[in-house]
Amino acid sequence: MASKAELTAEHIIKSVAPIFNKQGYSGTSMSDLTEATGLTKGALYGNFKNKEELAFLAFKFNVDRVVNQIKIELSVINSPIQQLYGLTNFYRKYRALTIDVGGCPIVNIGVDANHKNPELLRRVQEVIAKLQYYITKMILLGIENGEIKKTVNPEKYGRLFYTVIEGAVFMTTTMNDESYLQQMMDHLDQIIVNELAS
Amino acid sequence: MASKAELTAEHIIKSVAPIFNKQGYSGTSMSDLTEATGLTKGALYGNFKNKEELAFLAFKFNVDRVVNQIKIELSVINSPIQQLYGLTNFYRKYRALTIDVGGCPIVNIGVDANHKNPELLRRVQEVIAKLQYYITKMILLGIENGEIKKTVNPEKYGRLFYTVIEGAVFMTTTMNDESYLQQMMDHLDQIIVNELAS
DNA sequence: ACAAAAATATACCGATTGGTATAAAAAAAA
DNA sequence: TTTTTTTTATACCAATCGGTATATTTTTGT
Repeated sequence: MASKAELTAEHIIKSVAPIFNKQGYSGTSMSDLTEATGLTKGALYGNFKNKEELAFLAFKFNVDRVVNQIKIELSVINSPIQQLYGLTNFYRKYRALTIDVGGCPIVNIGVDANHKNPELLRRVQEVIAKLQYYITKMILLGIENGEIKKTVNPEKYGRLFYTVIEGAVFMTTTMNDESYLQQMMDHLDQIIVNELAS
Repeated sequence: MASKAELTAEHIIKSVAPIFNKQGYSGTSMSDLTEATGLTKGALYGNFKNKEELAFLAFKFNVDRVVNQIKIELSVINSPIQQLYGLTNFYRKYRALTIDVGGCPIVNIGVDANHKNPELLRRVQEVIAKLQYYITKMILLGIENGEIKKTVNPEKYGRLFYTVIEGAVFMTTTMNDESYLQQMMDHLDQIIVNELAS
């Protein structure tokens, strides 16, 4: 069974993750974290090296949560082109999924880490690259099984899709208006129909 | 002529603007600002109420700089549809225009102010609404003078354009890769050709 | 050039920052 | 159950935080 220490470490990261996501690294103090966890600094520093490690693991936690949910929802879909629709459907619900934890970790930490934390920024870049490639691969598989036109450039549309998604996420969060996400996912669905589907 | 005080106030805001834009509100200390301006805290607090006012005016300065440049470039174009192309051309050069001052103030402060500074967030929302309406109006004028199809929904495409732009700005900045902006502006040009132009 | 006013520098304030040493408490091993 | 180890709480550290009172300097109006 999991040791007591492992459980507290999990508890800490879970409690701390939304704080870093909302307030950023500089905007989060160790006292914010002791308050959120109900523990003292002794416990925090006993389980983790420093504030930076906590922020790093908090980002990982927030991202894993979102990415796992994508994978769960898409894993039950066989057809690549239907997976693309599954992706837009996922992001239609993205605000509901992330609002409690302070919004999209990729947008939040991408902006927060830029100019301040190169290591964390690199991690954000890796996550983005992976997600973009995930979309690219769907398109590639769709071409291979004949659902998507051979003339389609998978890399180009992978970038297009992910960029539109991030724009919609930013706009919905910043404007506090769900409809950006809804409308832009409709737009991506249209692209699937008009430009991708064979 | 401008008084000494007015010149110093300008100097302060100009020096301080990139710092807030890069590091955010919490990530910026008054010592960062004295260092950037070459002045002391006495001078800063003699000219401005507090750190918050400085951040607010810094955002305004950064936004005005960008928005004025858009207006300058588009003011020499008469045709609405050509203005749309002018807009995509403007954003093709957006990274070069903003990299020295720490990137796009709308994306940076939009994320930074969310969950932390409601007043500043409201100001960001106002700027976004204004820019989006600016695009919407171009499309509207294009419909009126026959350049754009009557069936086009100006509001819908105004939102689409601005959302795609913000997504491209975020991706280019976060991935440190110009090509996102270039490719997405190509995509918008295609939309103008295929969906807007009559 | 001089006096009045405005602007800037210096020195300081209490509060909070991230982090640590150590003692107390709790869990694990015996 | 006792001992050992691990984990958490307390108390503290120097440094820095945003902000202010006041002295000094600089600008402005005469």
